[in-house]
Amino acid sequence: MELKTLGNALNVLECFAKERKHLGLREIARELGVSHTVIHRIASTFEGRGYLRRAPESRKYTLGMKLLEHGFTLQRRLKLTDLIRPEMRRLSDKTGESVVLTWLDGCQGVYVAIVEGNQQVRFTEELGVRSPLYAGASHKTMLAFMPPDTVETIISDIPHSGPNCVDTAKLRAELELIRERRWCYSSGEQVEDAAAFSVPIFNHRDEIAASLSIASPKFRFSRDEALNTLPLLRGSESRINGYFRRYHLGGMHGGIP
Amino acid sequence: MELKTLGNALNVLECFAKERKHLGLREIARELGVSHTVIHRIASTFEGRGYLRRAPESRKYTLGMKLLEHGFTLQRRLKLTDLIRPEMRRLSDKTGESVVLTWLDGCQGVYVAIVEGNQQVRFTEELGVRSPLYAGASHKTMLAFMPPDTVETIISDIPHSGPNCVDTAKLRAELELIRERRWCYSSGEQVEDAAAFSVPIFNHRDEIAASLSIASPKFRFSRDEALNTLPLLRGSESRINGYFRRYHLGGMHGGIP
DNA sequence: ACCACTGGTTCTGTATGTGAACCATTAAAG
DNA sequence: CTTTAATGGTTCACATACAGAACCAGTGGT
Repeated sequence: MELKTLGNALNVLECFAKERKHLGLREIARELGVSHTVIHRIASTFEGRGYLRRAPESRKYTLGMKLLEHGFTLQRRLKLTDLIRPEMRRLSDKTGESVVLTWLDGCQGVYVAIVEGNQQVRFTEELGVRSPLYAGASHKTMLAFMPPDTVETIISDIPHSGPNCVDTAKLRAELELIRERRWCYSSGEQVEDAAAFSVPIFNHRDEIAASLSIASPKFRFSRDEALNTLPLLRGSESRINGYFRRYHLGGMHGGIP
Repeated sequence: MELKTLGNALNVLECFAKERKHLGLREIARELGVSHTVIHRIASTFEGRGYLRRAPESRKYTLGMKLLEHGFTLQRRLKLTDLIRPEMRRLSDKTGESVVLTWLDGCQGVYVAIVEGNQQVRFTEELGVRSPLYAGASHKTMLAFMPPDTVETIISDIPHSGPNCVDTAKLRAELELIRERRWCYSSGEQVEDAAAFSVPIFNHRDEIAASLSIASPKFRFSRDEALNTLPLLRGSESRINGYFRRYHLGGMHGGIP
């Protein structure tokens, strides 16, 4: 981090990223361990620019509209709204299940678009959520196609014990299979009751850029049921891949932070 | 503006809000009239935090995923994804036209959600766009229900001549009509070839908070055709109004900046 | 080889942001 | 009703952390 002031400011912004809607000045200050005066100046600068706003009565701060604006320009730039989401909707309509696009960012996966299925019970997930690459079909699909040395670095960072413990030998074998088949099925891995079926999306330089998944409650999405959707999924995959190539989307895994 | 550094940083961020995707260090510096060193520090801080990223080859900067994340948390908080957008989709499916939700922010209107109709030729608009309140059905509908003195301030700020010139007497009369009928129809006002039909949305304190509109190419959306959709529109209006009341959404016009 | 760019770094003076102590409100607690 | 402990907001002297000129290194074009 280079600029302390800006760093502080971004910390303030990220305080609101969790589930708490409204935060008081001193509340933030306590959390970040700095003087409340600092927060006051940051908050009022943000407020003046529309990045934060105050709740009318409680006088507490909350996220401002300006951030929506930035989010939208980014979505537009990623061709989410006009090309990719419509294609995802078509796939969802044909399969009846939720369709998810997961983007590779650094060495994490981010859910950037979800089109929910029409069934009463369906898979749903919060957009913008980031998680490591070694669990879940959508994430492993991307991991499998990353450069070998990057994969090694990521695998070596996996905790060897505890709740998130992963058998690395098994994982390596699985990644090999994914590379062969160009798809990955997983059940109850990221989300206990869900199953997902994913294919990789590449950018114009043939680097892994994202993954496209069908996600469903696992009771109606066995491995065989998933495989039945493969032709439909491949169709959407190739069209979305086309968009990635044409508009030079994706390709940002780069270095390990 | 209180903090100079943060102000500069936000200026940098907003350089990318326009249509230019990639910007070089000195390019930004020239535009903002500051030393390129300043931009360098800001940009690398942003990059380290995921707010900006570099294009792999050109080494230029572009918006980073972190902004998507903030945008999504905001959308979630505004109940856009889970409640409002589905309701808009139902209305769009029934009418075949595009449906727009415009949010009141300060003394401007912001398009925060659009569900496009299924017709070949249909109204479309960029999300996140801000514009003043005195033109277009969606915006005038909100203006009409703002506190009288605020309305006066806004009207007195309208340019009296030039391309955006507005007849204020006529506008005042129109606002009175909107208050009576609780709807507004306009044709070719904001967008030359489009017509829109809007109703107001209020928050839990009965302050104006947003407007819900049906928007269409004007050749198939005369005033009479618009009025035919009123019952459907009213239905969605009351449900969305319910969400605003229940979740305490909206209500931020507050003072004139 | 040159020039005109680019992004990145270093360094010093001072502008700028910091934080203790301050006030004005509010709301709950005695 | 007073007391207490919160809150957001303000002031001001001090030193830190930022600004900007001059610098380097790399690149692409002529």
